[in-house]
Amino acid sequence: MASADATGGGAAESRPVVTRFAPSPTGYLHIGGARTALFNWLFARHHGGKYLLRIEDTDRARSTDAAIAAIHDGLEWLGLGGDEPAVYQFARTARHAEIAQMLLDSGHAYRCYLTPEELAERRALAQAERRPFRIDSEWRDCHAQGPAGTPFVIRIRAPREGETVIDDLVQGRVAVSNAEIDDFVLLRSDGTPTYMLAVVVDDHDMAVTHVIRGDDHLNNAFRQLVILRALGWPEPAYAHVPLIHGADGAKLSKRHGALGVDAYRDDLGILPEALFNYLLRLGWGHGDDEIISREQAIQWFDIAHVGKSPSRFDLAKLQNLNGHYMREADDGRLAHLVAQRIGYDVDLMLLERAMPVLKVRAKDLNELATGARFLIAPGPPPLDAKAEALLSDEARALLGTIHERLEARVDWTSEDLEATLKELAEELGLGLGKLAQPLRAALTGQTTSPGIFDVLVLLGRGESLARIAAQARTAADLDSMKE
RNA sequence: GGCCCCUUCGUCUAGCGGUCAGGACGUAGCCCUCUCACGGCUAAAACACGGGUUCGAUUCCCGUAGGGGUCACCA
Repeated sequence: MASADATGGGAAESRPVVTRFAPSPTGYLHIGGARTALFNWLFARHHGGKYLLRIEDTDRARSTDAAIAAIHDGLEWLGLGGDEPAVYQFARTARHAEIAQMLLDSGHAYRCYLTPEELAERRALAQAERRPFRIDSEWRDCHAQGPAGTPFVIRIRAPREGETVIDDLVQGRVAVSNAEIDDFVLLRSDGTPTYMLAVVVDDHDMAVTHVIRGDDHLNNAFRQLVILRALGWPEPAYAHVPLIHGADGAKLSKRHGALGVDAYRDDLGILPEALFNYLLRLGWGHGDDEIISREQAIQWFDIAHVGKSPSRFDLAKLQNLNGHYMREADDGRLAHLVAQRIGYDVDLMLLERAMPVLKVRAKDLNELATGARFLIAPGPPPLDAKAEALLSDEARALLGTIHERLEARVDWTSEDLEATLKELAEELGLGLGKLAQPLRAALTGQTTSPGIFDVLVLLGRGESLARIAAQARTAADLDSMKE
């Protein structure tokens, strides 16, 4: 059964690679789901195959159009849209029922008239006696039909002897005794399919060759195999990738903060290429490589190097990566993204011009927007506490001198400004920092900013002079204070 | 609890019988410097534990401990 083929064993090897991402619409694209999608996408791309999408919306209560839209939105943002229009599982219930009937006809399944209440009772009893509960329906070997009109479910007639083995591409060989696999439900009493049936039928009809999904489905794979074998359908190769945990090692949940990729985009100001790279490196590695482009990822990705142990989500590392991608990002694009966050009309051209010196100082779009504030807000900026403290009388007097000197300059280029201020510093016997800091405070309202000459140039002559004047104390001011 | 899976620096990982156990994030220090960043350099930091197998185990096997997953007419 084991195969030397890099794409995995089983009957899958002769068919063209088809993977699929099959989320259930829960309101957003889960960060773990995004990685699963990524792995499926990469695997298909790497092998020149197809990557499909299927929305598991058979749970009507939980599925809303908004939730479905949110998932598509997240996938598109990450560049992980399907190669074909998504399949909606709910639309295929007739097909699912048809297969259930086939299974019934072939004797691989049976009608079970046990009610949910009866089952609950038996479960409770088993619980009380502290023995494992396994459904053992008396209808399994009774070929009679129940009384007409009584509701029934269709259960698989699962083998009880022997064991089932999966050669998982990630987990390796995993064997489970068939005694562990019960006669699970295929078709509910209302005629709708369960997940177990729907997955098998849809994967088959979509010609899926490689099922790459979360570790939490490993146990399901054994059940799905039972159906597959009863049907005599080809078995896909399985790859169960470990889950992503929160920073504390526990399963990722709401209390860990952002769960949906939309939150990383909207709230945390993360770029899609950064999340792509981060998710790729979570659970998968390629030597010492950290910064990996899409193209490179497609070339390098292999299931064999997916780790077997769960990994923890580390926001700091994501942000570091994001900082890297922001520095590489196009200035116009960043200006546009920042303008979007700020929400009101801004000078896009100015923002774009400022971007080279702004973006090296930010690791997400929020910080980028904050850093751009002094440029965007009109007029002299309000002083923060540190800036206020910095602007002593002495410093303000210095600003007066600077203003005087700068006012005489018409050139207003970075080079000229630098020469002028360094000259002044020398004349006064001061370090450049002594001039730059008060200047920075007056110009930006903060004690940190891009290089002071860049700030001066970006703000322009008129605005710069006005801001300096607003904080400067003239010689006359000082004189009047002495009196 | 039954079954299944996992275990290399704090975190993500490289390693696939013999390595000074490598890289990255984070942390600390230094350099660069008008501030903050960027960048560069340096440092501290790991093979969970116990048995085997072997000339030799981080690497292979078995236990222990810890962590995770799963046990629906949910997906």
